[in-house]
Amino acid sequence: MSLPSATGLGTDALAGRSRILDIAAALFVEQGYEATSLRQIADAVGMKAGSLYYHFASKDDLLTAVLDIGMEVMHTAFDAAELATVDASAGTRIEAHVRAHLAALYEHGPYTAAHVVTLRTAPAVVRAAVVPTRDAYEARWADLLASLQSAGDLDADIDLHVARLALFGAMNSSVEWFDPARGGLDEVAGTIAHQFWNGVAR
Amino acid sequence: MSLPSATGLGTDALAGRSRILDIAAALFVEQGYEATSLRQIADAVGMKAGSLYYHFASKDDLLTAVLDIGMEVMHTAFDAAELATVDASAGTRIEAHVRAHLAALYEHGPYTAAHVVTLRTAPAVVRAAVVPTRDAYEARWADLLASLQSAGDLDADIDLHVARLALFGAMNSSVEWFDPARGGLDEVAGTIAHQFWNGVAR
DNA sequence: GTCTATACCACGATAGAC
DNA sequence: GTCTATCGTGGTATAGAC
Repeated sequence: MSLPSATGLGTDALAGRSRILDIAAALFVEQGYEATSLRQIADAVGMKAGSLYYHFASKDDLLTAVLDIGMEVMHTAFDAAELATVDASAGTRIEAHVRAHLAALYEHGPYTAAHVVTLRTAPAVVRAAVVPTRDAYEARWADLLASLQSAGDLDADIDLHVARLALFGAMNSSVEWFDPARGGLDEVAGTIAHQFWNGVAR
Repeated sequence: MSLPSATGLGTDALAGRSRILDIAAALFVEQGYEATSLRQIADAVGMKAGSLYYHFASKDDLLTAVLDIGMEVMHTAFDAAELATVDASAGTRIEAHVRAHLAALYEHGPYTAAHVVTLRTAPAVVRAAVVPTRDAYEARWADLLASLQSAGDLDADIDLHVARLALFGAMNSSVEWFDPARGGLDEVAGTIAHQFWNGVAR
């Protein structure tokens, strides 16, 4: 199972629809969905605004396509982390999943980052299309943490719901301060995972 | 030093400028800045769009005013937490500050939440006006953590920059999932503080 | 599959009456 | 301090030529 075509290299790299998606996702992340106009996207792609409608039925539809790809990337990353750590210790599994989540945010284009940044205030139609997949992803994390807790590896007194959302907040907030171009993703992942698992107290 | 007039009860509650600020802040949080129109704000306030310009020079100016109030609330909350825990243990101080930050997010209207939600993609003029105050607030946290680290209360191996940003991410993300109307702020603050300080491992 | 041209609308903002 | 009325701009979206 390969990555969505928009993020991979097709018959010729960055052509047509894929190229539009790449650029739109990047602009949505930078400026937000509402603040990004179709004219601006078309400009960056190198075409006229009207031509976008050959590929997408509406601006909302374009955002939905971007977010769908983002969610597919997240699920794929989770799969891989799960497979790679079937027999590992609880701490190792957590670290692998944190690393996978962060890698998904940055290593397959701005699709997943767009998800983090735009979903909350996205138009209702878009939310309705994307939220179920998002919930499924969150449920996988919830299950992971619950299994660690019932195995006795995770503090029994912890409110798993809040703990998970706080971890998500920590990881996802990195889109505001982490610059993938400057590198250091591994260190960030290590710090966040360690902090979540062991805390910062001496 | 009292809270900004917009959040307190003036000579008559929720009048004029304060009322506009309250409602605008709430709509900005719900829908985002760009997606919220002046007509919509005016509607909710009970006046016509043009009348808003008696109180604010522009939409950007209105957002700036909202965010300024939000930052003032944050600084005030930090002051109070600092005063209340001068001689306390490191863990207690952290918990007090986490609690204060979260309380600031929810107990003085949507001003601070608006900050979290809109600042990143706000127009350049707005950012230029607000970012310095935001940076000052972040610097106070950085100083707090650095002092705990040099006192030996906080793990010397931790990257304080990433740790602080991850904590901010955890706290601020609560605007996406915590409903102040349903209560439970204290528990959430406790969980996030505990998690930051001690981790979730058993 | 991309173009030009344009319809139609909502936006932020202004002017002047009251 | 709020109203009505309106201006100019830029937005999404459509139609039809190429």
